[in-house]
Amino acid sequence: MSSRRPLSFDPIAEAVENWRNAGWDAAAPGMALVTSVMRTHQILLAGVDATLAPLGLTFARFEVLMLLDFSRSGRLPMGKIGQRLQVHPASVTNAIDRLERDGLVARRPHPTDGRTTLAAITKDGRRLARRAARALNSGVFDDVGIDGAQVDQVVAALAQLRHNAGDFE
Amino acid sequence: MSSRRPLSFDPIAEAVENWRNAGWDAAAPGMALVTSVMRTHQILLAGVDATLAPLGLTFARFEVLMLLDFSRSGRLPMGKIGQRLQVHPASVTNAIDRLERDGLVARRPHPTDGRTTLAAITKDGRRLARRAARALNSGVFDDVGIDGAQVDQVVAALAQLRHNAGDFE
DNA sequence: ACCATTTAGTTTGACGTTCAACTAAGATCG
DNA sequence: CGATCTTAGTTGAACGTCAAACTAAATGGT
Repeated sequence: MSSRRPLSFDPIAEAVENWRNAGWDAAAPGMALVTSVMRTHQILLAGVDATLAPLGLTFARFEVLMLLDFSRSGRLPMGKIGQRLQVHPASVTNAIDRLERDGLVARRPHPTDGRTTLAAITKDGRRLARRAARALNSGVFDDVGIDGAQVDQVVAALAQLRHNAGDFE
Repeated sequence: MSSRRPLSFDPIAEAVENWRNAGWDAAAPGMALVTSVMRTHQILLAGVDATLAPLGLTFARFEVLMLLDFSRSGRLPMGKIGQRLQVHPASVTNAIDRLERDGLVARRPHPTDGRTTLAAITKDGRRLARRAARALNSGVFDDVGIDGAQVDQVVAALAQLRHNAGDFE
């Protein structure tokens, strides 16, 4: 964002007001939830990416790097990465392209299946992953702007939403 | 997304596990919150955009259209739109470009300030805004996947997060 | 064995978002 | 009045995301 002096009111509360005035009372809470999540996503992503930028990473690439770092062998098929991070195959291709360009990951052929490509984290990749995780922990995750009880409530509620959306189990 | 059979476990719960095993207990809840919001954003946006696609709209453009529809005069300066929706000026330019291309909005010169451009919603724009709002209400907002009490909790917690991030007041 | 189907990745194109650089016009002040 | 901010929008480049089309390789049924 750029020219951001804060608003004098909560724009989402205003939208709820508008929704109720239009007679859409039943939909107002859902609208508020969707809008809140959209805006919170924007805020958190901005913070995360700002922390990661000095390291030459983005959150999307960081997630791939950590996934590979945590995997025992340090290498996973592209498709597996997409499933775990729940993103489109094209997004995985994009992320791996950039990570490979920076020498943090290398593409390897699968030993038995000629269709699949393995993404393998490099030494540099592991080093940067650890540094990035520490930066993110202290810069963002350690204090996310609301107290622990609320954090847990939100995480639990969103887990249920994700579950109902067919994300897992 | 494309090849989506559900995972057999919650990938975010797994990530929390990994974080704790790495000794990053203090950061684990924050990491879970950020990741949950990212993924929920993805799910909700996909649902919203799928509902809006038959109408030729996206959520970004829908928000602009509703903002103009709710404004009494039906027209607002570009900058005002960006402030209210909390997006970058370039995003407003982009959205208005597409809305104007489709005849839903028209750019007007400001009567006294030669720098500012007003975006004015058209008759077609108002018609489509109403149709889109109804579609979204019944298709997404009326049932967002978690019960009303949880919705309110999440909205309240995220309002506090947004407030602490300097979004408003 | 062979042809049809499925699966894995990549490529291309459309959208949205941001930042940086740039143009134009209003506001300030000596 | 003129030189210098400051503000409003636009443009172009970089990223990320997805869908659709396409290639290549494995599977399966007859």
